[in-house]
Amino acid sequence: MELFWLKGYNSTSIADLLSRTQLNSGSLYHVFPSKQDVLVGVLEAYRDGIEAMLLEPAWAEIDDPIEKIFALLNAYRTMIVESDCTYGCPIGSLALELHEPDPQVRELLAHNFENWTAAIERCLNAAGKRLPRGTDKNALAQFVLTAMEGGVMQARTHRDVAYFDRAVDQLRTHFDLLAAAAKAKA
Amino acid sequence: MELFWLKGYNSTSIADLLSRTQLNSGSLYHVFPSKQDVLVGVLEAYRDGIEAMLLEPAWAEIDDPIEKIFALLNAYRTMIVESDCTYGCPIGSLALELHEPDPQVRELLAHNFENWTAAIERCLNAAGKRLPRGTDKNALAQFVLTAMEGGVMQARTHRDVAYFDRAVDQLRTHFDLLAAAAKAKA
DNA sequence: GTCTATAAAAGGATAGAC
DNA sequence: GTCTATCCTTTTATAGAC
Repeated sequence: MELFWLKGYNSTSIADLLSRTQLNSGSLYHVFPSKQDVLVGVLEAYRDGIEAMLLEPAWAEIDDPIEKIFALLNAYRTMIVESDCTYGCPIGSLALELHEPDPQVRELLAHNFENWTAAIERCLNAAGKRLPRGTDKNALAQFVLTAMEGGVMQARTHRDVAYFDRAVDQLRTHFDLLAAAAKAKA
Repeated sequence: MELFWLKGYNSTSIADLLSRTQLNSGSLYHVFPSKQDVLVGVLEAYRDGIEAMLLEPAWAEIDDPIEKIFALLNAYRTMIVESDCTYGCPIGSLALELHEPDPQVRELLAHNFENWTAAIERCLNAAGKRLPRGTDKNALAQFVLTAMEGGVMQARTHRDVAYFDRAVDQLRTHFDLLAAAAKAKA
C-alpha cells in the first residue's frame, strides 16, 4: 500500500516491494503470483479498510453530518500537507495511472469510489431538511468526491495546498447555497 | 502527444514512439536526447496549442460567456465518449501518473492548468453581474477545472460517462445558485 | 514456505558508418 | 540528419535446493 501510494504502480518494482517488506522473491511470489496480484490485494485492503482506516479516524469527534463531509476532506488535506503536496488520494492516482487496467483492477477501483461516495451519501441523508427537497443525494455525494480528487490533483501539480483549500471553499459555498435554498422554500 | 494520451508516459516505450512516428532511434535521439525531453516537447505543444487545439473549436459558435464554460466541458465529454470512457484530460492523467516529476515537467503541467483556468476566468469576468459581487473569479475558475478533472476520473474508472455528466450538472447547479444570489442582491 | 541464483525480456540510450 | 546494430540496466518472473 505504502509503495503504490508513494511511487505509483508502474514505478514500484518487485525489488522495491522485496526491500520494503524484507521478503525474498520466492516468498512474495508464493503468495502473489504476479505484480498485479499485489495490486489487487492492495485495492482489496483499501476497500475493506475504509471504515477503520479512513472514516472512523476522520469522524472521531464529529457529529454533524455536513461537518463530517468536511472533516473527511480535512483528513485528505492533512495527507497533502504532511507529504509536502506530493501524495494525495491513492485510489485516484492509481485510477489515472492505469490506462488499460484488467477488469478486476478496474472494478476494484470503482468499488473503492462507490464505498467512498456511499459514506458521503449517508451524511447527506442524515442532513435531512438542510438540503432542498428533491436534491439528488447520490449525484451530490459524487460531486464531493469530484471536488476532492480535482483539488488534490491541482494541489499536487502546483505543490501548493491552497489549490485544495480553494476547491473545498467552493464546495462549502455550494452547500451554503443549497442550505439557503432549502430554508427559503420551507 | 497521442501515445502519452492513450497509454500514459511510463507505459509508452521508446519503441512505441519510433513505431508510431516511423522514425529510427538515431533520428529521435538527435532531436530529443532523452524520453523526458519528448514529454517536455509534448507539454509545450499542449501549452502553446490551447487556443487553436482546444478553445477555438469548442467555442466556435458560442458567444455567451457562461455557456462557453459548459461548451468547453462538453468538448471533454466528446473525448470521453469517443474513446469509450478510456481517455480524458491528457494533462490531468500525466499530473497524477508522474509522482516525482522533474521541476521542468512539473512546472509545465502547472502552466497548462494555469492557462486553462485563465481562459475560464476570462469567461467569468465577461459574465459581469450574473455572478455575485465579490465572487472570487480565480477560485471559481479553478473549481471548474476541479469539477472537470474529478468528473473525468470517475467516468474513466466506472467506464460510464454519466459520472462526468453528473459532475457537470452539479457545477451547473452551482452557477445557477450563484446567478440567483446575484439577482437577489441586485 | 523460504532461500539463492538466474532466466528471459523489455527498456532507455549510445556508437559509428553513411 | 539518418541508418543499423547493440550495449547496459532494470524488471518481472521462475527454478530448484532446503
